[in-house]
Parts: sequence; structure tokens; C-alpha cells
Amino acid sequence: MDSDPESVIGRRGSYAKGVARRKEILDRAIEVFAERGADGTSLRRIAEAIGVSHATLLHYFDSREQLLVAVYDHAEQLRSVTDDPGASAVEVMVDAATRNVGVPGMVQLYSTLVATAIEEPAGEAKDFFTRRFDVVRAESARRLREEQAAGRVRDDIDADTLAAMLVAVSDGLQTQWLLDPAIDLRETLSLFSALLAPR
Amino acid sequence: MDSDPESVIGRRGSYAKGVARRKEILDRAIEVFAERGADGTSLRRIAEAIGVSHATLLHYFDSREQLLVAVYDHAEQLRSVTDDPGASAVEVMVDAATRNVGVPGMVQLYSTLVATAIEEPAGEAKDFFTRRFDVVRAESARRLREEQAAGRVRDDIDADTLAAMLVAVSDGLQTQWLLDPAIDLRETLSLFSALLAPR
DNA sequence: GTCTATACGAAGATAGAC
DNA sequence: GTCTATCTTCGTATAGAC
Repeated sequence: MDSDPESVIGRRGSYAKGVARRKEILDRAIEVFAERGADGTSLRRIAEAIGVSHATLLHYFDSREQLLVAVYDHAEQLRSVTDDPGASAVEVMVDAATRNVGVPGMVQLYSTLVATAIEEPAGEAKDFFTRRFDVVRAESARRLREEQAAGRVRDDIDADTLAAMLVAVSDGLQTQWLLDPAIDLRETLSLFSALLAPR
Repeated sequence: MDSDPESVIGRRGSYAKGVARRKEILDRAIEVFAERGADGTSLRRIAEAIGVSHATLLHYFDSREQLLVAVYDHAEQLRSVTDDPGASAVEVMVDAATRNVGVPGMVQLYSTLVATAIEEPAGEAKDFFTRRFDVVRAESARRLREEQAAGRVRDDIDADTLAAMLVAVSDGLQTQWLLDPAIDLRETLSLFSALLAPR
């Protein structure tokens, strides 16, 4: 029972060598996206930056879209080590947003992939982000429910609804911040907790 | 003084014929986007659907991006005739969202363009949406300020901040709704007004 | 001014050689 | 497993017909 569930994205070479190479590619690709944004990152340019041909990338990932999703997924897993179960739902969002502020390229990638997911009726991105929103909302709702029980969050509105709002505010504010850095992402998101205070 | 400011996007033929043709193209393009989404809409496919060559489109618009922005802009102007100055900020957002629910293709286009705006350091989309977010936030803040003065909205948080949150919630929820239609867009957005109620 | 035909380079993807 | 073609489609640019 050692089926390392690291990533469900881009199943391919299940052999040791392939797995390692795959990880190498992802690590290097993350750096590429962190440097330049999601723009100008064609398969060929990514391959060039890594030092292989673009066909090689397609040997490990079925498509550019799948590679991009895998990159985002891998980058996210590297960061979310901070799993403080006691943190409030808003705090978790603020922390995530704070980390994102340092790496605009990843927020760009996120935004690009969400747009892709929305455009295509079926595809890697759609599956991934539908599931991801489910997970993030559920996790957020769980925290909110605890806070409601503890009397720290108003309980006149369903926790699931509040969770959807919180995730929406977080995503929406990051978009606005990327277009206009004058927006105080951290501060505004923090203030959202005031809206959640019990009445 | 008849300088019809209809659209600042894609300046070209200022002659009668050109203006009319331009409008024809936009009207037809809107239908195309309403039918299929923003996906599969290359310049050539759009041109084909309209019945012209793709070179013709570039005669009226400098680039594909400019055309897309113009399409979104034009479609939006056709709808926002409902300018009830007395409506609450949340009501305006709920109305807009309600209209959007009927035309997923336009929400897809919006999402695609915002992603483009975020990716590119400079470009048509970036200029347009930066300005647009400014306008929407300002208009929303104006309404919220009035509501605060009338005692219908809590005034312990700055109206500009609340406006940024409201716009973020609206955008974020539409994204979630497109990925999972089980999300009750109207209802959830409406409930946001409960968070804004005075304490 | 309006529009078409055509050409160019870059892109994602596939096939097959090594 | 990795490469070099190669195919198709894309955005864009230009030349010129009407």
C-alpha cells in the first residue's frame, strides 16, 4: 500500500526513473513560471529552459494543459505544508494570499488555468479545479462550522454558503490586486472576518 | 457634438459604412460567443461564422485580443440599460449575475479576457479591465456610501473596501458556478447583503 | 475604404528513427 | 526515453483588387 498519491495529474511512467525525471521537470518548470508569468510559456520555451525538446515534455505529459495543471498542483503541494488545524478559515486564506503575493507568476498560472477550465466542456483543467474548489470549500466550511460552534462566527448563515463566499472573495481580490497592486490584498481579506463576526 | 463615444475600443473606419459594418461584426460575434463559448473561437472561425475572411476582421480590429475586448464591451453595453440609481450595490450585482446566468458564453469570455489581462504586462485587455474594475468599484462604493448614510449598511468598514469585496464575491462566485452549477449564484450573492447589515 | 488572397512564423501535437 | 521531422492551426502582416 505505497501508492504515493502525490499527484493524480498526468499519469505516465510509473517506474522509478520516470517518476524522478517527472519531478525534475516539474521543479524546473515551477521556477520558469515563477520568473516569467504564465505568458510566453509555450511548450517549446519551457522545454528550452529545462534543456530538453518539447517532444520530451509531451512524453511525460499528454498535453500542455496537463503539464500546466501538474505544475500548479506540484507547486501548491510544496507550500501547503502549513496545515495548522486550529487556524480560522479567514486566516488560512490570508496566509495563502500572502504567499501568493510573493509569486505573481503562480497567481497568473492559477487564473489562466481557471479560465481554461471554464472554457472547455471537458478537460484536465476542468476536472482538477472542480475537484479543487470542492476540497477548498469543504475545508473552509469545516473550519467555519467550528468557529460557529465556538461563537466566533455568526451562525445565521450556513457555513457552506459562507465558505463559498470566502473562497470567492479570496480569488476575486487576488485578481483585482494583480490588475491594480494598490489594492491591499491582505488587509481587505482580513477585514472580511469582521463581516463574519457574530451579531 | 455628436462624437458617439460608443466604444473606445478598436478605433478604425470613422465613415458611415465602416461604423455600421463594425457594429454588424460585433453583433454577430456576440451571437457566436453566446452559442459556443470563448473556446474554439479563433479569428478564422469567428470570421467564418460571420461570413467574411479573417483578414477582414483585422481590418476593423488591430488584433484578436482587441476584437474580443470589443465584443465583451459591446455586449455589456447592450445589457446595462438598467441603470436604476436607487438600487442597492448588492442588487446591482445580483441583477448582473442573473443576466449572466443566461449567457454562460459571455462569462467565459469575461474570464478568458481577465486572465489575458493578468498575463500580459501591457495590452488591450489589461487597460480595459483595469479601468473597468475601477469604474465598477467606484460605482459600487458610491451606492454603498449612500446606504451607509441611510443606515442600511454597516459603516465601521470603509465603503471602498466593501466595494472591492462585493466585486470580488460576485466574480468569484460566477467562476465557482461555471465549474459547479449546483452553486446557487443568485441566492449566495443575495445573502452577502446580510453580511453588510448594520450591527 | 473595404475586402480578399496569400505568406510567414510560432504554436500544440504526432510519427517514427535512434 | 529522447530526439528530429512533420502536420495542422493559429495570429499577424502585406499586397493588391474593387
